Amino acid sequence: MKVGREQVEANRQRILEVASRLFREHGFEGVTVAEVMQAAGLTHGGFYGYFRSKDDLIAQTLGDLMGRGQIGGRDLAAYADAYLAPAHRENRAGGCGVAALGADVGRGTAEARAEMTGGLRRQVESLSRTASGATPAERRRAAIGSWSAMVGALVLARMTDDPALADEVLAETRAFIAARSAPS
Amino acid sequence: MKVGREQVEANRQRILEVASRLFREHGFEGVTVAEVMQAAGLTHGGFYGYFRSKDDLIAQTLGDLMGRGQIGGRDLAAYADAYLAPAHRENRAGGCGVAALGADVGRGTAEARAEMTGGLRRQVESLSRTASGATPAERRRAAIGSWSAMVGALVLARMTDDPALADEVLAETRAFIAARSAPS
DNA sequence: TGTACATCAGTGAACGCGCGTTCACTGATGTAC
DNA sequence: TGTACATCAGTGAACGCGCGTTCACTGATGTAC
Repeated sequence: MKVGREQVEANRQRILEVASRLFREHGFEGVTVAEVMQAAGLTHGGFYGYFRSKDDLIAQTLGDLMGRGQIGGRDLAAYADAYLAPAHRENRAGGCGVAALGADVGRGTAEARAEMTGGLRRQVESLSRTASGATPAERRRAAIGSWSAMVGALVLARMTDDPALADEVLAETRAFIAARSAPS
Repeated sequence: MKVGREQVEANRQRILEVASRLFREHGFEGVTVAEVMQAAGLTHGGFYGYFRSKDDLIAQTLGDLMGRGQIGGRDLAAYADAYLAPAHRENRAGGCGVAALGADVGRGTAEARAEMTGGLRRQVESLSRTASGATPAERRRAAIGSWSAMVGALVLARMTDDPALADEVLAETRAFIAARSAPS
């Protein structure tokens, strides 16, 4: 049955939203097109009215996910504290798309990599604004190094089956970043 | 046809070796059992004489891969230089298993996560030996923070479709790790 | 404003392919005598 | 040492299932008059 125009746009947004959460939780290959559509309250046949293929959904989901900046006014230290909290380790579906999917995107389509590259550029520029350092180059370096450490720590913490070790990785990386952000 | 005892052990080692390279390059789900066996010079039917399942192969491959330490006598700074070299970014198949597969293992079986946890413990202990710091706790902190930054930088560099940005991430993360924390 | 019709979002069965896994069979190995 | 036989690593066809994708159809929406 046909459906109204604003309903179509709402459906499209809901598909992207649920796909984003499912992909972050289970990975691209751990989620089927039918599961995405069911989670959006639709049947799988309608999928191809919205997207050309599953790869197209992946690319558009990443664009949507990377489009909305994460930092939201916090400075680098406050952002790192939130990013490296145990709550983030446990919240895959609502957490950082780079830590959850970055390695898989590296093996993915050109479109997916392009979306993530744009997101990386914006993230580095955002973090550079409040990173510590006397010159723009120093602040950019602190932003890049801190972002690498955040992403890596979350990957390591989620990989581990020992919660104590996982939380140690998060806490020590947080301190490591803070130590390098002290005024020189 | 039956085959000699040492041939069986050699085949087992070759399966683990080629699986390790294929998994790092294409991910667990991007490699089939038949591809692994073909790369090892065997046919797919013989697979189950060596492993109980594909998941069993994954766990054993990770055990084999994490078992051999990566650092090999270098100090933390020298190891970071090699780890964050562009050559490592391009060499997925022969490179670090954590950066290539860590996020996927986080969603994987208990066996796979246990193997990676053991590898993480050994890596942190190894790096702690040559990390800078006045106390063991400070050295361990430097080891964990540096390792997080290395893994994250490699994930980010490989995710990006812009080689200049990728190499910037590697070089700046290298400098970030090398930077001495300000005296407090 | 009301009515007739064309459009098209959504449905669900079906297709085709690839994958992990199984299995009957083969023939070289290793052993018992 | 040589021979007969049992073992079992490896083969390749086959199975069954799940997945991405297609398609004929339905019926509510939006539009032309």
